[in-house]
Amino acid sequence: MPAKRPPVPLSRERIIDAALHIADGQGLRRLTMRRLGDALQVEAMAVYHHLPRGKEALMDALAEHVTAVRVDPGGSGAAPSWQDLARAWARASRTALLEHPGVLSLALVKPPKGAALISIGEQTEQLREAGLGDAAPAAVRALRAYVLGSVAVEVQQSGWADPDADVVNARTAEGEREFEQGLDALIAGLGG
Amino acid sequence: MPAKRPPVPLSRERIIDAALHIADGQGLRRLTMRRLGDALQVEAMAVYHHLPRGKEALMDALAEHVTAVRVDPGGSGAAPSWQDLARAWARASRTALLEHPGVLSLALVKPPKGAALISIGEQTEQLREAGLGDAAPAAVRALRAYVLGSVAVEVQQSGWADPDADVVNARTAEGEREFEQGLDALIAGLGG
DNA sequence: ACCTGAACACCGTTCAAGT
DNA sequence: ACCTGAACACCGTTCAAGT
Repeated sequence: MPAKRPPVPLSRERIIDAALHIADGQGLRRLTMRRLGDALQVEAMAVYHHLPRGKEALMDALAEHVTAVRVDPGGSGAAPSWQDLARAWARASRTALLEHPGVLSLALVKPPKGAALISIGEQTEQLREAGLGDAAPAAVRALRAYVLGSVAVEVQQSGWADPDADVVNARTAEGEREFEQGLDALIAGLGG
Repeated sequence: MPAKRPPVPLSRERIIDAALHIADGQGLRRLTMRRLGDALQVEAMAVYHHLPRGKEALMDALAEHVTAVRVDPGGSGAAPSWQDLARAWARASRTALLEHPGVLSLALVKPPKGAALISIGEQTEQLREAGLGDAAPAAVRALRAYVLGSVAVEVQQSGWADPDADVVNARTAEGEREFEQGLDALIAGLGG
């Protein structure tokens, strides 16, 4: 028996991973500094050394984590149309959000900051250069609204936040179909 | 000086009103049973008599309050088109949600129950009878997603949930323009 | 620099008791 | 039937102290 495995040092990244795991598994209301400390084999107060603003900072970081997304516009080959780019951003955002339903309510309500804000800026710039021009900011807002709304409805229907969770439904198949369908309609509408 | 004004008896309705006031004014995280009691001139524990499941029931009731909406299909005169009905439902839902940004995160994530569920049923039935037929349920989901997403983005941009709330922006004018525009596009898409 | 332990003010909820 | 008061387990955060 090794007497002491040298404890993996705490880090912002490990903290956020553990927090996501708790929130997804037990709900945001049960994500507590003390429980977070337990999961990391550490006293709750150790977290404050890596997130100085405490729980407020943690919540911000979680929202950022599921909202910051990156899409590669594809350097080689033909430049993609703005329609293709819009589709790629919408899909990437949706999957990122669906991966962590436990913190969805944060992402839906908190104003984007840091990496999330940069992500939106990149998206706007790509769409602008791909042909949308000055219509890009409004298009990004419309796409964001569509993605956020779709994911909200999907998660509601999955019964995720239900205290009497009979079945946490896995009907993501139909959800994706409807998502793609609505996305087509929205992109078509953005063209007019 | 009247020695005792006979205290207005507590009621579910008064509790919910006070809770909305606190949530909108100070944020959901500061809505606490004790503060709620204070606002109602009562001990916190009195609330449990009217909401037996305590804070859980309170949260459910708040979500229900901003999600349950009623639209009169207009008995006299010509029957409205499903397009007009869809517009009316979307507008009514949006205003109900924007009225209480403090509990928006609940409405976005909690599966609809009680009055909220009935509201969705009515909307589906009206759209079905107005000509959408079996396409009504999917249309209602699309409309709900659009409304929820739009309001989420609007509230984010208003800086409502921002701890460093420089200005709680009142740019609802532009928000409404964009909302109506996207709504037109969506309804057009539902027709195809 | 990084983590601990004790402490403080506050929270949700119970339960017996008052009227 | 409706509300209170005391109590319990738990929470976020501080601060001085350890290494």
